[in-house]
Amino acid sequence: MLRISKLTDYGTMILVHLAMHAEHRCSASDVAAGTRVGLPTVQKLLKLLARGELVTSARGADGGYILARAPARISAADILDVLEGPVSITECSATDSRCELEDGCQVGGAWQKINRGIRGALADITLADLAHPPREFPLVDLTGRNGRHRHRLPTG
Amino acid sequence: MLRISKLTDYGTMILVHLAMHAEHRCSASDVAAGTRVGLPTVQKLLKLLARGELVTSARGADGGYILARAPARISAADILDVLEGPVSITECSATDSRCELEDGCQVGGAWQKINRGIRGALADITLADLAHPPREFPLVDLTGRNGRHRHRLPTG
DNA sequence: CGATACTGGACTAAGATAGTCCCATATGCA
DNA sequence: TGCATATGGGACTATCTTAGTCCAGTATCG
Repeated sequence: MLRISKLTDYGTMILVHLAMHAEHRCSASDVAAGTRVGLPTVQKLLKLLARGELVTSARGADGGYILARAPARISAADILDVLEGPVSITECSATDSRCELEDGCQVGGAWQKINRGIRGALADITLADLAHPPREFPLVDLTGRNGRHRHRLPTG
Repeated sequence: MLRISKLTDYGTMILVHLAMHAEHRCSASDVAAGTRVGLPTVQKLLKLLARGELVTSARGADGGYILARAPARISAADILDVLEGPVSITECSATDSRCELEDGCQVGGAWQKINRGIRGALADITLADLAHPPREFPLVDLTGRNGRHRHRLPTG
């Protein structure tokens, strides 16, 4: 359920690698060696991450990639947006709330709302969290019957 | 991001339809007419839902399908489990925590933990919620720094 | 017996995903 | 200037998944 693609997973590994070597630029080869992901795949992903402005690149000899901002300021939602696009949890909710099955669609965008809830939660998880995941991410309330969301402070 | 398949979306519509006609069995044709999803697709989905024990079936003339239990006791996670299988958010986390890239995989199952958090949240959303989604599902805290999860009461 | 309706599974077309490769361009250094 | 190092952009292919259809079998009701 709720799959993310392998490429997004690899992309996260790549970002974590960059976060752990933030003192200098890393070439695609460096990253491939460090993550054991295939070089062509790493190259492809770094291009995407650069275009998505999660990393900055320098061309030429001694070029390479470096995080565009601090790990605490890159969220899981950012990563998903860049590597999977702003695709929604359901197809019809990707465009707007009216699908062609609308008349029979009693669900009325419930999945959409769930999607927004999950997105919000993912926006609060940063690359810094992903780099050292120290604790279990607890079960959370998505029903709206209990506590409300509070925005988290950077780092942790 | 975090897509669920069209079939799962349809499946939810089908379950909502059954929830709204709980007083009698519905044939696949009834459901198809009510939801405007193609009949063969509805048939396929109802078979899956029956196998997943979310609906019970009766064969023969005047047969059909009916919810296996009250809407408040069927969760979004149940639906995903039946229609998409227990697939995890990442591929390697589907089997166990050790992927073949393990040495380079600093992520260390963070996505897995996020996945479990989301699953827990989805386990708290019931078909009854999906059938009448009255409010926005609020943004939630998945970081574990703030409030903790409380199990919700049936219905609402 | 015959109409209704589920069961199981095969099958196909279309699309998404993962991975590879090539050529152009930019930079650092001798 | 010339060359090695690196990224940028994009094409391309094999494979898998998804969505949707269809059919032969079985059970039930009247």
